[in-house]
Amino acid sequence: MHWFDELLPRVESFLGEKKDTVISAGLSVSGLQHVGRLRGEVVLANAIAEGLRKSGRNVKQILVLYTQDSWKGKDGQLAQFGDGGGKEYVGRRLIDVPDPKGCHENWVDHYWRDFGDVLEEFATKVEITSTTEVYQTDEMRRNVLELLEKAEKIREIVNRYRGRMKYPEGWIPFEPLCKKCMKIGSAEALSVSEDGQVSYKCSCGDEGASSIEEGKLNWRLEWPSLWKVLSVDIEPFGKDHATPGGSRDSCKNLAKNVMSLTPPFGIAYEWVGMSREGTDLGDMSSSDFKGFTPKEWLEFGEPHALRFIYLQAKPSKRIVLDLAKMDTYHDHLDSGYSNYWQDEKEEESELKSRTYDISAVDRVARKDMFILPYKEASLLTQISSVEDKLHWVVSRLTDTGILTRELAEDEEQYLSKRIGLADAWITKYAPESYHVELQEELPEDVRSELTEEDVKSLAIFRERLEGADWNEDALKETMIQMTKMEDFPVSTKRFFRNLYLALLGKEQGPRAAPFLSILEKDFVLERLDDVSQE
RNA sequence: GGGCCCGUAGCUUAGCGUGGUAGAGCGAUCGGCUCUUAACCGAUAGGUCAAGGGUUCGAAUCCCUUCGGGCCCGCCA
Repeated sequence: MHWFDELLPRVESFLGEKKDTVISAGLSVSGLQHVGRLRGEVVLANAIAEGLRKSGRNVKQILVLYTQDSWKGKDGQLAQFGDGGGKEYVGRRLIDVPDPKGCHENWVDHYWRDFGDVLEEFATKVEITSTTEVYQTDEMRRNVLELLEKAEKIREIVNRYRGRMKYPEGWIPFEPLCKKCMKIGSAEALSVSEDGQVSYKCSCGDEGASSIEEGKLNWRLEWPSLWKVLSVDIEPFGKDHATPGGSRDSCKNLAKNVMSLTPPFGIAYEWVGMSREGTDLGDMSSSDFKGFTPKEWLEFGEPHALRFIYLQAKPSKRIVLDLAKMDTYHDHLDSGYSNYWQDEKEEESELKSRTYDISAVDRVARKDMFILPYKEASLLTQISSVEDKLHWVVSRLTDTGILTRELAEDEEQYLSKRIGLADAWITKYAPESYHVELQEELPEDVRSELTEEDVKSLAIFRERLEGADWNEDALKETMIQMTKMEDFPVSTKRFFRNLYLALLGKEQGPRAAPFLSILEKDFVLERLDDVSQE
C-alpha cells in the first residue's frame, strides 16, 4: 500500500464530517526559493487537497509567505548585495529589504519570482497569501487584541518552554516595528491601545508607536493565530518543527489553552538535499542560497517528474536531487505512466501506478501515448539537424521502427517538449558520457587503441563508401553488406566501436547510419584516411 | 546530556502494526531482433537487509546497544 493511502484516511477521520476544509503551509522568503520548498509546502499539500476533493470536500490550499519576518543578514544573504553591502538592513522585515539586484520592489518580490511565477506548473489552485497581508485583516487585528489581553496567561505558558531567559511580568507578546531604525523585534512593546496602536521603546533609542499590521506577534503566537484566522485544518511542516517537545508542541499548547483552538492535523516532512557527481552537498537552504529553483527545474524537466519524486518517497525520508540525473527521474515518471494504464497490475507496479496517479493529478495523459525516453531524446537532439528538430526526430523514430504510426497532436507536443528539455539538459547538466561530440581532428590516443585488423576494417569501409550514395539507406546497406563479408577482419560489434572511436573518440555512439548521413561525405572519407595513415 | 527521523543490491525502492530465512524497476553483463547503439525482447550476475547482542524452533521484521546522516531540546522563525 502506498504511504499516501495510509495518510489520507487518517486525515479524513480527523476532519470527520467537515465539508469545507483548509490545508495550509508556510515558508519564509528569506532568499533562494529552491525546489525543496515545493515538497511539503506545495506538492504534498496539493496531493492531499486533491485526495480530499475526490471524496467530495471543498478544499482550499493556502501557501503563506512569511514576509513580516526579520531579515537575518546571513552570509549568503549579505553576499547578494556585493562587497560589504546590506548590513544596514539586518533586522528589517523582509518586505523592507531592498532588492539587491534592483529590478523589483523589494527582497521578497525579487526572490519570490523564480518560485511563484511557475508554481502553477507544480500545483494548481494554490492560494498565496503573506503574513503581511494577514496582519492587515480585521480578523487578525481582533485576534491580536484578544491575545494581548491574555498576555499574562501566555507568558506563563511560553516561559515553560524557555530556559533561562524567562519573559518578565508585564511582557507583551508583540514585536512592533520601530519607525526610526525600521527594525522589527528590537523594540519592546510597552502598551497597546484599543485602536491597535502599540507604543514601544526601541534599543536604538526611539520611542513611538506602530500599528498592529506593521509589527508582528511573537512567533509562538503567530503560528496558532494563522491557524485561527485562516481556519487551517491540515498543515504540513518541516522536520525542524516536528520533534515532540519542539516548537510545534508549544504552539499547540497555546492554541488549546489560550485560544480554545483545535490545532490542525500536522504532517512532518524531511528536507531536500542536493548532490553533484555522487557527492551529497547537503540540504538546500534558502538563506544560504543553496539549491536550485523550480524555474530552473522546468528548463530541464517536467513538473510531474518532480512531483513523482516527492510523492514516491515517504515524507519522513530525505530526498537528494541531482540535476545530472534528469534522465532517471523521467524514466521513473514514464514507468509510472505505463503502469498506471496497465490493465492488470502486479503488486509492484501498483505503487508506481498510484504514485503516478497522485503526481499527475488532473493531467493524467491518455492511454497509449507515445513517449520517447528522456535519454533517447538527449541523444537524438545532439545528432539531429538543427532546423526542425521535431520532424527530424519523428522520421528517425519511424525509420528505426520505434514509431510505427502517425503521432497525434498531443503526442507531438509532448515529444517536442521533451526534446527541448533534453536538449537544454545536454548542454548544461548531463554527465560527460552522454555527450556525442564530433571530433574535428582524429583524436591522438585513438590510433593506439586500434589494432591492425581494426584499421583494416575501417579501410574497407572507406573503400566501400566511396561509390555509395550518401543517404541513410545506402549507408545502412553498405554496412550490412560489408560486415557480412566472409573475410571481414573484425566482428560487427568491433567495427562499430572502431567507427565511433574514429569519429567521436568514444567506443559508443548514436545509430551509425543516420549519424553518418548528416555528416559531410568528404569529412568522413578523410577521417577514415587519417586512421589508415601511420 | 535528553528526544525524534532516516540507513534493504551501483541507484530508486517493496516487504517491517498480524516474525517463517528478501521481491521489483533502472543500471551492468551476455544473447536475440537476417540494421550496428544507449531503443525493443530475453537471460544472467549482484544483497552477511548499517554493525553487534537479545527474545524465539525461526527476525530485514520485536527488544537493547553501537555506528553513520540529519533535526529538535537557547535566541530567532
